[in-house]
Amino acid sequence: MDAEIIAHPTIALLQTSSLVSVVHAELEQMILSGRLAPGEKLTELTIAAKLGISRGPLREAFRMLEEAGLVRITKNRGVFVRDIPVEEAIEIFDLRAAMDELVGRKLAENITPAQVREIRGMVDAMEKAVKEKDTYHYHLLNLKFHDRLVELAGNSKLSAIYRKLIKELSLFRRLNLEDGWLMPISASEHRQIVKAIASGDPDAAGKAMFAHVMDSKERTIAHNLRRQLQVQTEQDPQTVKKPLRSTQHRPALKPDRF
Amino acid sequence: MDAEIIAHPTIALLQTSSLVSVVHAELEQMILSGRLAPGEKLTELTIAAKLGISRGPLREAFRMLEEAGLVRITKNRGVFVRDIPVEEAIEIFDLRAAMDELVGRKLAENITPAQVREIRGMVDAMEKAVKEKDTYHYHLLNLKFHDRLVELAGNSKLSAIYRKLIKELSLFRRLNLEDGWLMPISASEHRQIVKAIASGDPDAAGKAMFAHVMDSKERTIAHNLRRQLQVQTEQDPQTVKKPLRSTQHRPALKPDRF
DNA sequence: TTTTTGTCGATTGTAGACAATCTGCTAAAA
DNA sequence: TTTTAGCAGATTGTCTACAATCGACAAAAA
Repeated sequence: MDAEIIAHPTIALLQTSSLVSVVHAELEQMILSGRLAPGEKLTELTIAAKLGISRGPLREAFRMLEEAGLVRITKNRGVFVRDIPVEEAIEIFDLRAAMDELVGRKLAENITPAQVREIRGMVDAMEKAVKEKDTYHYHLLNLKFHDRLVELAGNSKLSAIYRKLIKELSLFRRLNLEDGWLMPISASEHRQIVKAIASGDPDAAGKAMFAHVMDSKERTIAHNLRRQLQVQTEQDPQTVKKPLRSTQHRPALKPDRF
Repeated sequence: MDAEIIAHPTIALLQTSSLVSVVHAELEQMILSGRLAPGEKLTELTIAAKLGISRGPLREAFRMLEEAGLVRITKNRGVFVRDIPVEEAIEIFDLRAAMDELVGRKLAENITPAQVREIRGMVDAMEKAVKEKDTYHYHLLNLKFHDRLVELAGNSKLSAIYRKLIKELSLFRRLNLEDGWLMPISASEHRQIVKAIASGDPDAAGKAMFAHVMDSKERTIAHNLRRQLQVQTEQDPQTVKKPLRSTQHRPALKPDRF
């Protein structure tokens, strides 16, 4: 007799989630939210004690995070939250632009009226956030908007890669939403994207998506360099807590290829 | 006094490679080469003993392979070499096609004469392999050719993702080179790709790349389904060594989106 | 002073041990 | 005969212990 399987959240959780998976998720959250900052050392014993577990599962979680590009492991030296160099951020933006262009094209061809309504609703919500100067909420909606667009393109592998890139990108100088941003510009671009997609014009939709990401790239990089300079000017030796010698190599800025 | 650092291979190896990294590389090779077949169970104790290590580092390597999509870990049940379902293979091909189209466009715009000579040389080598019916060598050259093209596009993040996809794809029914293949067709397409790139026409190069991957997709999928049927016909219960109940869910084939 | 060498504490790398869980078999019950 | 219950062996999940390595400070030598 086939017993009917009733989904019981607690039991299902116990069956699927090991310490490793829970710790992995927890650390990822802490990293993405910035509670663990780029460059920060993650000492095994300390974190294990804090989470109330042993080092074994923690190390396994570290390996997963390493493979995902969120931490960097150096033999005999430890685990560090990864700090994305500018050049890598640029590459990610360029890649995202290409992916989003593709997404725009596909959506213009295949999107349904219901889906158009859905994403239009998201843009409405974002404009509301702009009016209320709710930066945080806007930030979340923005992530959700782009994520949903990629998802609607219908290639789950693409979605997975896209999400991974977004996560890594969030490690690029955690200042994305640290200060009032250029929400209005971004918001109007979103409106335009939806319009192009709804009109069913692949070229227009692709271009709108591509331009939006590239603009976002320019804004972020410029904003970042500005802050960088600021810090360098302010920074008398005492300002910085620990020397934390920069362990990541940074070659010269490459031209805007790709 | 800054002592000059002399690269000593053995020491450098010891400094950078832990058991985990070595085991990870070793297992990856075994999986990609097919010595560990899709669906195969990887028992910790057995493998640890075979490699002469303890379970700790092995488990860490498993976690890395899981994140890379090469194995599947089920709690309390173990580690299995991943078996890529047809739908996923299709998605990967579609994604690759889009990426390669982009690569083709970029290369047509930016490639140098020396680089053209280089890839033309690779095509020459492939045609030679075709004449000699050297399937294995052709296979390797083919991988190298596409890898190099992506690399020349100049976005290392793109290259990394591309390589990851290729690895995963190799888990799709390990029959890619199990039997004499359609080398000649593939080879002439390569010739055409190089020609389009060298001519500096982005549209043509992009189309050539896209078409090549999509053709490759059709060939692989069709070939696969044919084999699948064959097996189903031949397969009286005794033919299969172990029951190995199919642990991976396979929904119906999705339409050719993307 | 400046450089080098030695030592100590902290942290990571690896191994082994024990507990929890699963799978398959056997025997009892329907 | 079919189903259920219970047990035994195998395997995985987690923890603890020990070995290897690193980083920093202090003492000795230049």
